Amino acid sequence: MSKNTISNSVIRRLPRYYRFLGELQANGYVRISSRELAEKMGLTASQIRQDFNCFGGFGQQGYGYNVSGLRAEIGRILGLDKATPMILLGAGNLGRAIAAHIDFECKGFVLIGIFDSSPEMVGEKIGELEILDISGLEDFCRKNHPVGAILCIPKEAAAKETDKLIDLGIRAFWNFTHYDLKIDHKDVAVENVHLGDSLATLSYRLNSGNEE
Amino acid sequence: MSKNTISNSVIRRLPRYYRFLGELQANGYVRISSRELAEKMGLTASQIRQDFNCFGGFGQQGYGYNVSGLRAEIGRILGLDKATPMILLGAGNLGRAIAAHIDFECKGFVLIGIFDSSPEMVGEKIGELEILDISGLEDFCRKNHPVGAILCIPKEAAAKETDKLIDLGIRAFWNFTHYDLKIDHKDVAVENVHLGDSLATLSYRLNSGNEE
DNA sequence: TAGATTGTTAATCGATTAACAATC
DNA sequence: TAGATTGTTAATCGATTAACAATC
Repeated sequence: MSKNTISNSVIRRLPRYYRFLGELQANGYVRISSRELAEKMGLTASQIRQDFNCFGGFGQQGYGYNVSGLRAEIGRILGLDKATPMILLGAGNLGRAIAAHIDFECKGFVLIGIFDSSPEMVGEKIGELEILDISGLEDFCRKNHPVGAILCIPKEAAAKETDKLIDLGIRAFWNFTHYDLKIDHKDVAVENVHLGDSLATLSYRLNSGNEE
Repeated sequence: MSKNTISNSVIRRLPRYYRFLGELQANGYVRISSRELAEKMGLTASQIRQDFNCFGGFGQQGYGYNVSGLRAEIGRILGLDKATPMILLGAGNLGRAIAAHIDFECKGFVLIGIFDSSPEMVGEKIGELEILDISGLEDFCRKNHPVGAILCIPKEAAAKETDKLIDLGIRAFWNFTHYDLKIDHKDVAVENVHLGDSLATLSYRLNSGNEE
């Protein structure tokens, strides 16, 4: 469908475009040129045009880009026009934070189930959802067909669950475990989020970034 | 100090090396060759050697790298051998999750203060620390000299606080606001964490990654 | 029409990979 | 010493930037 393959660098920039276009739209912008957008985002106009043209021409010569139209296109490319059903494994602080985040700030996803293995949490409510015991995971998946799983559980548990989850139809993992999740199914997507790594790079820049 | 400037790609890989070396060490590895490490990490041996040589030779010809020695070097490069004092702004779920994360999984940092503006939270304890009212921020900073600030507050609050925080000596921001924090002080480091962007790229790969 | 700005091709730059001499 | 593996230079690859013709 898309022209050949899109490079990872481009894919990583798409959500940022989406965000900025959303803000522009909220501020009443109707059109914007690549030059102006570049300035706001700290990119070059060339790069922006190259990026958008990976997916076909969204602009109009002499005019620029229609803000809401372009935003909608990028949303569609990212798959944010769907409501992908997700389950959350692990209802600790991080899990709860992520759950709230999804509800308020992430278009394109619906959290449909929350699981934890600790008995004292089971039955508790997070937003609209009741925390379920992990033992009910299989039944739940067979009935409700979640597509994505958010892993906010310890590494060992994650390693144990992933194969089963794939069998149950999960095709995307959002992994907050601080270990890299390696999955060899070619049609299963994994996004590893390493908060510790992120903080470590900040530490690097804090300590050595300004020595020169 | 460091040889010229280190490219961003290299810096982003350092924490991952650090993590893998930690696991190797835990598994009893004493030495490892670039070839073997490459295999485990899904990189090339060439890249690994290039990366390490940005900082000087840590290996030994014919032998490879000493796991614990190399790990210590990388930790030092990242500044994880220090105990950088941090404050947390915003004690919602995400803030609490991050606070726990730092205590348990992030070497090199100590959380010394937690602030929130909502009166019902003030006084509550998170781990060893009591949540303080945001109005006490200035006094606290003058007394305790935190170096980094973790922003788990709404965008507007973040925009309002950053200048003051810089004046108070903050030199690193770990920003969880879903807006890009732009700071023009050249000696202030910023790491923007965009969970929504991360999820959106997962969505892209889920939806279009496997069409070809 | 004239001006603006895209879409796209060509040039540059930087990062990754390959190769190999140095050396433990 | 012979074998292994680094450190480092050279070659390749990919991504970014520049340029400009197409066109709204």
